[in-house]
Order: sequence, then C-alpha cells, then structure tokens
Amino acid sequence: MSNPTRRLPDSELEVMQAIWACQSPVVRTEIEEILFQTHPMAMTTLLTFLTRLSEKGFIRIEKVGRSSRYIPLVSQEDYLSAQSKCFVDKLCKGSISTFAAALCSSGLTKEELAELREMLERGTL
Amino acid sequence: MSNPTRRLPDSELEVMQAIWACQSPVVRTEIEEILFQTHPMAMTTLLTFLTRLSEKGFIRIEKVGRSSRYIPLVSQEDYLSAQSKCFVDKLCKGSISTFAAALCSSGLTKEELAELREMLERGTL
DNA sequence: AAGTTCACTCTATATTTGTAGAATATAATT
DNA sequence: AATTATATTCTACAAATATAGAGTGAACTT
Repeated sequence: MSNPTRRLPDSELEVMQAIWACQSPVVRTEIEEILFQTHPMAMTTLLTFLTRLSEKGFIRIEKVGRSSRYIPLVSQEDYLSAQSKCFVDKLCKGSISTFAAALCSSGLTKEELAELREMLERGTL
Repeated sequence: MSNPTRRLPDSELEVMQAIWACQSPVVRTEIEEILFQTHPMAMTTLLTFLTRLSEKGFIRIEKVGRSSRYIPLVSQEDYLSAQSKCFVDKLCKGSISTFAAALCSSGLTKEELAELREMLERGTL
C-alpha cells in the first residue's frame, strides 16, 4: 500500500514538490514561502495537505515541541520514475511509438526534444 | 473550456480509450466488450461515464431511435500530446533533464529507451 | 393492445480532493 | 499567573469521481 506509483492529487503534489525543493527536514514556514509564489493557500489548508501526505506514506511528521518537521519518505526521483512508467503503461498502453509520437507533437521545442534524445543516450549507456 | 489539456479521471479515460480503439461512431455494446477485458462495470456506470465525457466535450452523443452513437471530439493524439506536455511542465517543472532522468530509471527496458530515442530522432527531422 | 425487453436518463451514495474556520495545546510575554 | 501568540489538529463543506439502482420511454413479441 502507498507505493510511490500512487498518483498524488494536484495540490498535494505541489506541496510535495515544495518539500522536495528544500533540505530535509523542512518546517512549515519554508514550504509556505515556496508555495506562496505559485499557489497561495490558507495555513490550515497546507497543514491538511501535510497530514494527508503523511497518511499516504509520502512524508513523515516529526514533532519538536509545538512545531513539526516534515521529512519526505518518497524521493522526487522515485516518484517521477514511477509516474513516467505509469504514463507509458496507462496512457500509451505500453506503446513506445505512441509515447514518442505524443512527445513529438507535444509542443516541446526541437531543441528540447534534441536535448531529451541526448540525455536518453547518455542515461542508457 | 474543456480543451484537450484537461486530464480525465482514470475511469473516464479508460472509456475514452475504448472509444479511440474503435471505428467512429461507436455503439455502447462495442465499448462494453472492450472494457469487459480490463475493467468490467455495470452498464449504467458506463453510460454515466459517457454522459460525463460528452459534458466535458470529449465526445458527441448522436441518438438514433432508442440507441446512441458515440463520436470522439478529442483525438487520442491530441490528448496524449497535451498530457505529455503537461507531464514535463507540471511534474518535471519544465526540466527536460529531470524528465530524461525519470525515464531512464522508470523501469523501461534498454531496448524500449533505445526505441524511444530513435523515434524521437525520426519524429523531429 | 398488453407484456417484455432494451437503451438510456435520473437519482443516489461513498470516497476523494480542495479549501479553510473552530478548537486545542503549547510557548512566550507581561 | 493571566494573556497573547503560534502551531497543529478537528471539523466542515462543496465539488469531483466511481459506482450503480430506479425510472422512463420506445421497440419488439405474442
């Protein structure tokens, strides 16, 4: 249960991304500052998301006195790898050619696609 | 409103994929047969999803007497392209290197990654 | 024409997601 | 010690999602 494959809802993912962007452990205020840029929300809303993330096994909440520290239990790398696989499997029905075609007409620039190709080359050597 | 970027919930996507797998227009029974393999559901459940898909502008429902024909308004290609872009933008924060790294450790085989590279090459020429 | 079947629409419910105020507990201040 | 500030947890609620039974109307049978 709650393997990294599980897709997080948009808002929880944004919170998770803010956590990943920081040094672990993180305190609420740090997360708040990061989210303020892109997705401001009431403090209690953020705390709700943090609770849900911990229920789903994505983070651990460590309390220190009145305050809490938030520690990721799923790395961004693991999450993105799982989601990539899931994208190919579920959306593209496992078809690499379908996936490639989607990427080619996705609106990514030629440069970005070239970069992707090169990095795939390096990564698979 | 309801551009192809909008991500469909899992079940609606499965129905949409069944529709894409057929010649348009499709009748309910065809969709039912396809879904029976992977995700059996009550007939009324399927009909609910079809209604929701039409409300979201993904299909058009054309009635012929007692029965209906379902016509896709969003192509699989357009949907997948939009979702691919969305994946890179939202999940990878627009970073191609993050995306490439995710793919490399996604569990796709070396062969699949090589195939992807090659198809990207052809597709971008 | 009455009964049965078929296909769809309406209604309904549990769960998940997005959001945040109320309540509570603890720490700091006066 | 009483007051105030602070951080978290509880409670709440609307919207979306997954699911399907009840109701309705048209077509087919007999």
